[in-house]
Amino acid sequence: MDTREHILEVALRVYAETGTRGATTRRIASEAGCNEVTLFRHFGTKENLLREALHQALDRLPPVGLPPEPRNPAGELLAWARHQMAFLFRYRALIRSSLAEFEEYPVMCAFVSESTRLVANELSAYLSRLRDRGLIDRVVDERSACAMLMGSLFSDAVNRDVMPERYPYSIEEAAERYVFLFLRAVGGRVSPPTESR
Amino acid sequence: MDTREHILEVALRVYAETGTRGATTRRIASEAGCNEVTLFRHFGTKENLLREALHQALDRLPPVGLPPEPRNPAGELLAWARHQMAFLFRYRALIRSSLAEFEEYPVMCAFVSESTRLVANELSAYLSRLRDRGLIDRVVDERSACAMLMGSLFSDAVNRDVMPERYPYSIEEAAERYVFLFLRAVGGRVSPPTESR
DNA sequence: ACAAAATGCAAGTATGTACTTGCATACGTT
DNA sequence: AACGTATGCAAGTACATACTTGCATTTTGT
Repeated sequence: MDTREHILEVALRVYAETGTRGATTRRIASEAGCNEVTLFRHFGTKENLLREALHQALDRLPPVGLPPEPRNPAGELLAWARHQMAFLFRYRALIRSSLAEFEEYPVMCAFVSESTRLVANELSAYLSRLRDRGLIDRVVDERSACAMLMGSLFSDAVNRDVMPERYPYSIEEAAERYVFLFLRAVGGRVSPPTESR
Repeated sequence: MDTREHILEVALRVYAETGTRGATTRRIASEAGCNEVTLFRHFGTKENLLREALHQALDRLPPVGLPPEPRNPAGELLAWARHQMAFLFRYRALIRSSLAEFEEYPVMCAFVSESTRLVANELSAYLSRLRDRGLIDRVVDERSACAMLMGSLFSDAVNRDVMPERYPYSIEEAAERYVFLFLRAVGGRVSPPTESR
């Protein structure tokens, strides 16, 4: 019975590598070590198979993890950023493939846009709490601040393997540095990143 | 003679919309209003045609425009960011398609990685100048600061049409806000963005 | 041990793709 | 008026793709 699960896993990986057009039923079957016919018996059409694979991935998103009551903004944001960075980096190929198909198969972007929406909403809410408690400055618009932090992580995760020379630090270190800069930007109190380890 | 130019333009657009696999010779010819055979007579192979189209786009990159001698960091960075943002947004579909093909056709990323490298180097050098003149703090690492500002612009330009509700401000305004936050992060002196217009 | 369900295998259909060939037609140059 | 060059058009080749069908084989549940 776990043929089905296995096929979904492989389909997701192949889709991440090659996109909808490149993820041929032949290739998915071959990499899953099963017969091409099995795919159609399980999922009917290729489109359906890919949709289910993405849907499953969406259902298994890890929780975000920003606390409802902020106690240690720097520490909490750092933990969040590390977690988020690891997630983005793990799914970087899938993210790239999905985004590229925005014009042709906008539904394939659901994975990216849905997960981003969830994360962005939670971060925004957390920033509001920080602001309400006077832990960050009021001058800054929390929407663009949120976009900036998430954009830094996103851009790093997506571009890192394409142009590695631009990112001579690890993804953990990257999360630290972006959070450090972010906290300075929003006026949060923070110690330099070397002390935070 | 400008059939050739016209084909290159169309090919670049179709490639941006659909990627290498989706950019079929039939479709390019049809959208260019010429016969499919003409493509092959001009460029030999489809691969060659797409390569030339990307190469031509690379050759026509606009100059960056950060001054060698900084006089007004906030203003100069803002002008730069607006320009950069417009460029990224204009080519967002091409960027998405190129990046998605990193695993399969890494050479197609040349457009993105080359142009990014150029811009990043120039911005890095400018930040060094600012630091040398004491216009920004020394605590911050200029590499990650550069990555953060460019990442904010990149992420906005690439994700804006995919999830428009996250970006309820124009791209010009976006550039302002990111630069405003960036200057606060690196410790540059700056007035709030509403006054900069 | 037996039946039902899941899988493999071989072959086939209809369509799409990159690319080629041969010939006819238009165009600008001299 | 003659000629080379660029293009269109029709047809064809060789292969890949999504998907189907019929039958043999394995796996699984009871």
